[in-house]
Amino acid sequence: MTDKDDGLKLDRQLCFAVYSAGHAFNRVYKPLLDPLGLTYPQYLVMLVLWERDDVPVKIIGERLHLDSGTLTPLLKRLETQGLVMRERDPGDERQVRIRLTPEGQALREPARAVPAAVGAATGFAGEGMRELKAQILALRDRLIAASGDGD
Amino acid sequence: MTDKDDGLKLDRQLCFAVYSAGHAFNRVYKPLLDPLGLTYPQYLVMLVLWERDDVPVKIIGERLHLDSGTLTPLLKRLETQGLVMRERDPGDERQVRIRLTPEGQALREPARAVPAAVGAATGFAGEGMRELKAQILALRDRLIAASGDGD
DNA sequence: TACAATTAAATTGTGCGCAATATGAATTGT
DNA sequence: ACAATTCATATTGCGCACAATTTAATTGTA
Repeated sequence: MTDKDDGLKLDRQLCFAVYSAGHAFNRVYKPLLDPLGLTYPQYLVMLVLWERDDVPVKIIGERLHLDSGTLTPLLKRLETQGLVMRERDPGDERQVRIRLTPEGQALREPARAVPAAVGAATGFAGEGMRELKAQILALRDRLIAASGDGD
Repeated sequence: MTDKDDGLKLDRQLCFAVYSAGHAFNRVYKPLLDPLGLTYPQYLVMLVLWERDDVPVKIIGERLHLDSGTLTPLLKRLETQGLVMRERDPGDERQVRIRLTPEGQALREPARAVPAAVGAATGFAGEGMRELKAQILALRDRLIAASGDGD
């Protein structure tokens, strides 16, 4: 049992496929997002806010599976750039509500070109892509369920 | 064209599926790798070394799609932990060759249990998983080709 | 009302991940 | 032979990502 098939081969790992695909996505996004002044995680936060504005940090974290340790500094950077405002909710002072500034709203227009450009890079097979996405999300949810069980 | 279908919906993004699946994998791996004293990227490096020992940093970087800015400090940490040795290649002083210590080789045994544990968490459908992995790798390679073209 | 438990953010510390740059060694061209 | 180029690695700086802890506000309950 020296090796060969103990499952420790890199090429066998589904996780590595996902891991390296994530990096590859980042490289495709970078030149598209740089002109907008956004990193990829910042872009995801903006997607959430463009769908629904004026939400607490908690909600953003739930949508993106990120915690306050990641979001607090990220949102402060977006605030520094003038894209969002951070204000305590008067009705519940524990919450910080995130709202788009006019600049943040306006950024949506140039951002519209991004998904098509990425789609072109993925060689989007339209229907096949939807199916692949669904399978990856199903995988993710099984992983979350499995790690959640351990708690 | 207020919104709805300009492609900026989070749920439409294949990239987000991959991004969040990557995080979910990390959460599953963490409790499995913690007892081994490895992070997930360190585990990937060890997978490479368990397949072929005594390789230059460059080769590890090519297999994992990582550069020296990531690998140099990571490998120093593995060296500090006594798992690898880093030595300049006498034949080509530019290269640093990475070799497993006896401890690094020995770590392979307890690591054998990891893939099966992760497989259980993914609800591995065996053949279906292989197919999904292949699709994700194909996607990744298209993305790499697309971002490489821009250079 | 008091007071424990819960909740939302923020903070601290560690480890990636990558761009940009630096350093020194090997290779190439003339 | 030697200058120019290329190459492998290291360094610096910034931005995630997350565990662990802290702070402050709210809720639940006796």
